Amino acid sequence: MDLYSASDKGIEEELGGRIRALRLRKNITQKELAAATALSLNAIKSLESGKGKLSTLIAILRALGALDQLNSFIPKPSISPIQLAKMQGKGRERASGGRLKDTSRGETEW
Amino acid sequence: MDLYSASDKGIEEELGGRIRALRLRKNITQKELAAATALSLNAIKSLESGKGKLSTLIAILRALGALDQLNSFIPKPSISPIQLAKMQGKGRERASGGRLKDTSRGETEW
DNA sequence: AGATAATAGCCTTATAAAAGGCCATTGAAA
DNA sequence: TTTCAATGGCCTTTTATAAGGCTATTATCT
Repeated sequence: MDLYSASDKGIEEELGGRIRALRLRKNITQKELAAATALSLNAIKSLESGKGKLSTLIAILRALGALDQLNSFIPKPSISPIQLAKMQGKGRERASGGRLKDTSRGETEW
Repeated sequence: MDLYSASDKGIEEELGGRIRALRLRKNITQKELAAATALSLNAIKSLESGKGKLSTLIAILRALGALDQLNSFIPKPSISPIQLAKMQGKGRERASGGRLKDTSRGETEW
C-alpha cells in the first residue's frame, strides 16, 4: 500500500502495526517492552494503535534494537551543487524573505 | 553521528533538525507549513525542536512531500523462512506465553 | 479442551503537546 | 546598513497522551 494514498490516520495505524510486528518478531510482550523502556503499558498500547509522542516511538525503537531505521528515515538532506554554491558554506537558516508582492512564492528548485 | 550512541533527547533533536532542513530546502516558512498542515505555528516550532506527536510528524512530512521516507522507516518486517513455516499463514498475534519458569525468555531467533 | 498469560478497553489523575497570542532577536533582502 | 519577515521564547487555555489500575476477552501453551 502506498503511503501517499493513505490518510494520516491510516499511516499512523500502519506505523503502529509495524512496530507491533517488530515486537512480536522478537517475541516480547507489551509488558516487557514497557519495563524495558520505562514507559507505561498504556503508552505501548497507544503507540501500537498509532497514537503517541515522538519520544515514545524513539524509546520503543531503541528497546527493540531498531533505532538504526531512523537513519534511513529523514536522512540528512543532500544538497544540490547549485544550492551548495549559493550558500557559501553556512547554509540557509531561514526560509526566503517574503519581500515579493506576489503570493505564489515561485521557487527555483535548483 | 551514530544514533545508537545518542540519547533519546539527542535523537529527537536530530530528527527535528532534519525536518527543518527538509523545510528549508524547499524554502518554506514555518508559518506556511503551519497553514499547509492545518497545524499551529507552535506545533511546527515544537516538532523542529524534537518534541511533538506522531500525527504532527506525519502531517508535516506529507506537506513537505517527504512521506515516502516513512517507508524506509519502520519497514514491514520481513520474516524468515522458518518462522514463515511455523506460523501457517496466520502469523503470531501475541508474544509467546510466559508459561516457562525461567525469566530469560530464551528465544529461538530463527 | 482447559488454563492462563497477553492484550483490548475503559476510568481517573498527572503531564505534555497544541492552539493562539505577544514580544525580542536576527537573517537576509533591498 | 537599514528594514522587516522569519524564528525563538514565553504565557494561558484546551486537548491529547502517559501513568496506574481494573475487568473482559482470547490466543496460545499444556
